[in-house]
Amino acid sequence: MRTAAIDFESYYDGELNIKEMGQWHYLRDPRGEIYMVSIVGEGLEPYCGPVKNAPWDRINGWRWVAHNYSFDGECVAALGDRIKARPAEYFCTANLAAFLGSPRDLEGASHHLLNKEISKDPRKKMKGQKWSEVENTEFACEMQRYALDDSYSCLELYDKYQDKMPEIEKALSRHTIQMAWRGFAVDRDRVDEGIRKLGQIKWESEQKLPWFEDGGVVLSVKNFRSECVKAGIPYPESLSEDSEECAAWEEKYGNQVPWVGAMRDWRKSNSYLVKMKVLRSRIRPDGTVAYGLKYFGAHTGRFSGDSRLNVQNLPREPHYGVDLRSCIVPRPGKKFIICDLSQIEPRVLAWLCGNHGLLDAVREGYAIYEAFAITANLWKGEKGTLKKSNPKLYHLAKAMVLGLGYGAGAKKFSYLAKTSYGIDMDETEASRVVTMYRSKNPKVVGFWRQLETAFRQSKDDGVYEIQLPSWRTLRYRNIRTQNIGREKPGYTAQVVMGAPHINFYGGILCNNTVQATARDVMAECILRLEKAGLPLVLHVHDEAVVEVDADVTPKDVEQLMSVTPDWLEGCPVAAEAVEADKYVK
DNA sequence: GCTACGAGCGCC
DNA sequence: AAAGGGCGCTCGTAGC
Repeated sequence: MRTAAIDFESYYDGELNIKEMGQWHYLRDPRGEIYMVSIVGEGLEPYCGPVKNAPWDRINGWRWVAHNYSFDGECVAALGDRIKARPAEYFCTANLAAFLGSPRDLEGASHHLLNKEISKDPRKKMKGQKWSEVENTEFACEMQRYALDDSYSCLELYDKYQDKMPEIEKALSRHTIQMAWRGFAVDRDRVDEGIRKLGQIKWESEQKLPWFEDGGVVLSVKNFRSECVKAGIPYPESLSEDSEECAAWEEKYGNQVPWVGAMRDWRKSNSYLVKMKVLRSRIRPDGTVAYGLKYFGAHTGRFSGDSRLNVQNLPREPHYGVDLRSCIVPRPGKKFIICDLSQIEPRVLAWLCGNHGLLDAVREGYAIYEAFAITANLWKGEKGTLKKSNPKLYHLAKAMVLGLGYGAGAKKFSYLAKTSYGIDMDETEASRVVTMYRSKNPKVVGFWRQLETAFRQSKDDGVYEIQLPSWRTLRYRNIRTQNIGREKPGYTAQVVMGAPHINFYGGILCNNTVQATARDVMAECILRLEKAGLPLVLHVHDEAVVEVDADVTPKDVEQLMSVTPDWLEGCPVAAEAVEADKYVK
């Protein structure tokens, strides 16, 4: 199959742009225009000019490649009949770049992967300018050269590196683009109701802040502090929810001056409100919303949210009487089945460390936290009874399994135990628990040490690679000892080419390995579900939401997800599904 | 006016 | 020697 690189250029300004409007609405706004397309390909006369004169007939049925195909593919869709050609398949070189550990953007990818400098200046200069304003000028020629150059770089990335991307990753890249285009249906009434309620909370919070009346900025720490000084009371350093100092301050002064609570309510209600407004503004005529999702957004390979509507961090619980998740609903005649991989990370950690005892107990039917309690000699009992018989121990075991596997110390653990698992524990107590965990899990500790030792051997700007059990490798580049953000030097590396250095040690390397492996388990699940004809509307790390006909059951989905990959032989993989007429936690 | 960064907080 | 990790978004502020 022959390959062409395509790159559309479109008008944008401060209001009319993708980030504000989302791709779909941006490309269909009557104020906008797609004024140029550049196309290059082997044996093809390079083209750069208006869409209507492009050699579409020549590249019909070819493979079309673009840097951020989600955008260029949506251009093709938005232009509809005006392009009388379609690709046989498509490929995104931005996703390829991310997979390779390069920056995603074309400038960074060209620099690191092609050793070629390109400039985005011409495009920036086009901000706020219509093509008709610059046509027939010197700058227009520059812009054309720029657009053509982008297509050349894109094609070069494809030619040089596409074979470095395994088929499964290519499929995931395409799937991510497709799924986000498809989007989900939205319950508009619920959105409107939510916007009304949240607006009310926001307004009420404002009324509680004396500096708001004078036109002061609500969340300004400066304003807050000077108001405290005026009132003759001290102020806490941090206003955060989990600051003990702040909690104590609120206990003492909160009734007298309800400012901290009001600021917090304002911040939260406003952020949910913005989210809801974005959601509403992105509803398409058919009642569905497309969203952005970055394939390989994290260096571990996890997907990440994008363009103001991040579907991966919607609040689990209703706040202020508003449930954001429930605004996402199945299309008419369909239902959702929401399925989670059961404790995938701790299971993968146990597998990687060779903790067979723990995995055997899980396979026998113990919950992993029970299994941990058994193997640590903390408990003996029947399957599934720990939570009821000793809830305190159950929660502690859970906190230990989820909190201590990656090297957390006493301070962090006491914080995690309190904020995530409702266990009140001082640092001395936490320190004992940490020591106990490490002594009873020599394999985990050994795994940290092994990774750290190998990592450190690559210092002096070397590269350290962790071969995952799957088809992937984690790469840490330019390993050095230096101090960033601390007094003493630590071992640092880059996880994205040219990006800032990050501190690494055994616990983090272990975490990265586990997270990446769990991602690959999920990756196979995603493609397996689609292959079985169950389309996903979204996925969040270890959770998939499929939109299906009435005859599909949660058990069907569980079965498709509960598959141990060949390369993870011996690790029990399980899943739990529920069906719903809306997105629920 | 734009960009960068920290605080704070949402998720897994 | 000791160190949980991975993200994105909003707002406010500082610096260019």
